[in-house]
Amino acid sequence: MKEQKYIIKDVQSFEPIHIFECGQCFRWDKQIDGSYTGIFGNNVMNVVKQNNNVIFSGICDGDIEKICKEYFDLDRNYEKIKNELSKIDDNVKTSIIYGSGIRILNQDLWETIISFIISANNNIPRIKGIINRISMKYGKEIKWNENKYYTFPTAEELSNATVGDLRALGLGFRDVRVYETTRKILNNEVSLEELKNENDTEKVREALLTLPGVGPKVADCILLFSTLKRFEVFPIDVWVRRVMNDLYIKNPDETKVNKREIEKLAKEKYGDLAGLAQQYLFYWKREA
DNA sequence: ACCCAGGGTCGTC
DNA sequence: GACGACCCTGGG
Repeated sequence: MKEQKYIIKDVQSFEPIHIFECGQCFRWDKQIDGSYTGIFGNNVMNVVKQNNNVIFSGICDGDIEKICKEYFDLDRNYEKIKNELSKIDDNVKTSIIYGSGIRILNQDLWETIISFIISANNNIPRIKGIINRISMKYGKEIKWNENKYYTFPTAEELSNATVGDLRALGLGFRDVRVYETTRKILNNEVSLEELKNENDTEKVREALLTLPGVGPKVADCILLFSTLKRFEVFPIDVWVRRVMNDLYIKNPDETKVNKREIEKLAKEKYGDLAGLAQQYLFYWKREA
């Protein structure tokens, strides 16, 4: 654990604001100077883009270059992906210009599961607050630049929390879900290691759906935003339903739009890049 | 003050 | 399949 720095020059498809504000992660905060500081694994890191260079600096558990390449998905050609998606139609093209610097992070599977269980029927400021409080109470402290940061607790660490403890941290009705899912994973009723090695996406989804608090939407977010990295899934939430209805379906009452219809449409139009398309559309619709 | 929505899921009908 | 309930918070 030592302070390190890594710089990418002439970077393409990398905008910190797009990456950290597109709804895939909850532990990155904008600093006064416009940079972002976040915690992932046992790393505390600051990311800033200056001109066309990205500067990563922080306390890392290993080699910072290797850690960044993995976490920020740096070896993937997003230019190529964006070119392909832009051909689909003008809507997608516009959304891609808007969120041109989005990258899908390789987030820890366990942390992603718990984070998106907490996201259910919740808003982003509150989700971030809950995850911060959980980490402060059950994670490990890391000091950097006079500040204290807290890692997201492991399943073992989080198993110290009772349902009442979780309720006190503000989880609301999600307390039992987090409590029971933690135990199911600790007992290996659902083996995260097996999920990581399973090639069949449907099998992984089915296993995730057995976890309390994980329904179709949360399962798809876990598949897309964690190291499981399934770009073909298409998480449908209120925002995505809204944008898909506005762009294609045009039902006067968006709440009446059939989820199956959206799934079919997404698959037809976006194919195995549906998850990426979802992120550009989500960011575009939510910010604009 | 009051109401509503927020990256849904679960139990019940 | 379709409802309604669910804990809590910020914004209108």
